[in-house]
Amino acid sequence: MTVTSVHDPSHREALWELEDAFERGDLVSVFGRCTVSYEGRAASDLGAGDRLLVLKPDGAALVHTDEGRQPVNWQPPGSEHHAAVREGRLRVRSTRSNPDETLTVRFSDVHQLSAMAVTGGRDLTLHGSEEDLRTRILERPDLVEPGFEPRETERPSSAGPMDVFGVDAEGTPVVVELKRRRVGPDAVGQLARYVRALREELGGEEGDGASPAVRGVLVAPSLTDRAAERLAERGFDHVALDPTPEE
Amino acid sequence: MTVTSVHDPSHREALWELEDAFERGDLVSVFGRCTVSYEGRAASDLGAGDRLLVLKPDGAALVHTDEGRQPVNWQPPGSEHHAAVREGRLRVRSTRSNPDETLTVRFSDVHQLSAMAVTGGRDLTLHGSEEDLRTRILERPDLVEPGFEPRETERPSSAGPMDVFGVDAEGTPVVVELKRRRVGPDAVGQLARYVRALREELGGEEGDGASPAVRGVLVAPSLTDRAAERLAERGFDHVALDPTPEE
DNA sequence: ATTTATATGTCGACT
DNA sequence: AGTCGACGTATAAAT
Repeated sequence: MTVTSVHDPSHREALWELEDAFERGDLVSVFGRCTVSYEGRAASDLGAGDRLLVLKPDGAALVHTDEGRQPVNWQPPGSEHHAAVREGRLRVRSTRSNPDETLTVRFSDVHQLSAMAVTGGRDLTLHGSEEDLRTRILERPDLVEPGFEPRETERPSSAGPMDVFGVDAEGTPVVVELKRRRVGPDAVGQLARYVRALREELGGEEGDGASPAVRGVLVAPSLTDRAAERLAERGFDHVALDPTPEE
Repeated sequence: MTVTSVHDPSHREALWELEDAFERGDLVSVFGRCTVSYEGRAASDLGAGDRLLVLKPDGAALVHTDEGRQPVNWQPPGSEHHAAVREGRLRVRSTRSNPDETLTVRFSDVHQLSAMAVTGGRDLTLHGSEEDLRTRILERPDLVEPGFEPRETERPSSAGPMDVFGVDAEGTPVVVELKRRRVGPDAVGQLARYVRALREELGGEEGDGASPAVRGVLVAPSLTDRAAERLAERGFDHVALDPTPEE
């Protein structure tokens, strides 16, 4: 049997089950009425209500209400779970250091507690990421523009590694910045840093008006208005491209 | 009774419980062995393994493994849950539009299914946020510097609303950007945009070297090295301040 | 609906 | 341990 489960346990029964589950390294879920308090990077308090508490063997803790993708309170992996009965009620506390943080869940009622031994199956394969966009461009450089030749990926510079470095049909160096989705002005700033770094590296004195020709190309499905303005100011180009080919 | 719970149900029993739970608007958790596939903004596939599926009445769906704060797959609130038995196995599908996204969880075994009617208790009070930092500064402007006078919060500009606008002891306009924690270079860029916008608004032509005096102050607990460099380049100041007073 | 800034963001990679 | 950039980021506020 890989799952243990108790319905409407006493607080002491719940404590035993929890301690056993921690011992076994189980993934735990607790339904019940509780208050939650957190103190660490910030601090918060949550009044009594029905919630779902999830405790993972890697130390992660999640408190979920009936709404939202995000837990209302949580503790990151690497924390330590402790269960106790205080003043007749089940108290679950998850703590970590660096930074010091404590999450405390106090149950007035435990409705359901389940624990499952979890095995394997963490092999997620994700498609449509920035990685895919790069692959696509390396396979078909003409998608950037006719005559474009990629020379290097993750090319180092004083401003950090640039996504793709290459030359255009005229032999002019081109810095390509990849974004998997619609981008704002920050992406233009990032591209500008790489271009500036490369111009300096290639020998131009900054601001002498004769800096070496280096082009900047932003590859992204689309731009916000402000991003388009900034791109134009800098004299960079935009190539509309998705990480995955259209169906 | 607010909680229903079944242990090792048949796929058909699980289906009935799920449909009832959707009908009642319950918060649902399902332990079991399953495969997961997602298609939408990106696409992913996850092989067979033991996982926890959480289904919320607001449409959110979460697939959790034994590791990590984040679900390995999910669907945002506003999605629609559907359960069915296909080829003798429980299939839960969560779909939404704009963008079109589908999450499909196929169970080979359902170990435990629980559903709880959830009531209220969503009144989280959070402390230590940027909001707190602003409050703190408005109450004690001298924390920024002696003689500083806040004039406006969320003051509009062409670059968006600035956190705090005021004047220093000399009467020079000051733009204050607030960050609740250690900041990188992006925050300096944000502050620079506000300062530039304000200089233009106050009548200086950009780049004429005689733009009106406007100071920029970044209030944050600390800075990264690169952020400090950029701050110095721009001639802005840093004030070390936490959102909450030290104990 | 789109854009913008925040988040106890989380997470991975690299120094 | 600290820094940096990506994320199917999520989320809320404003336009």
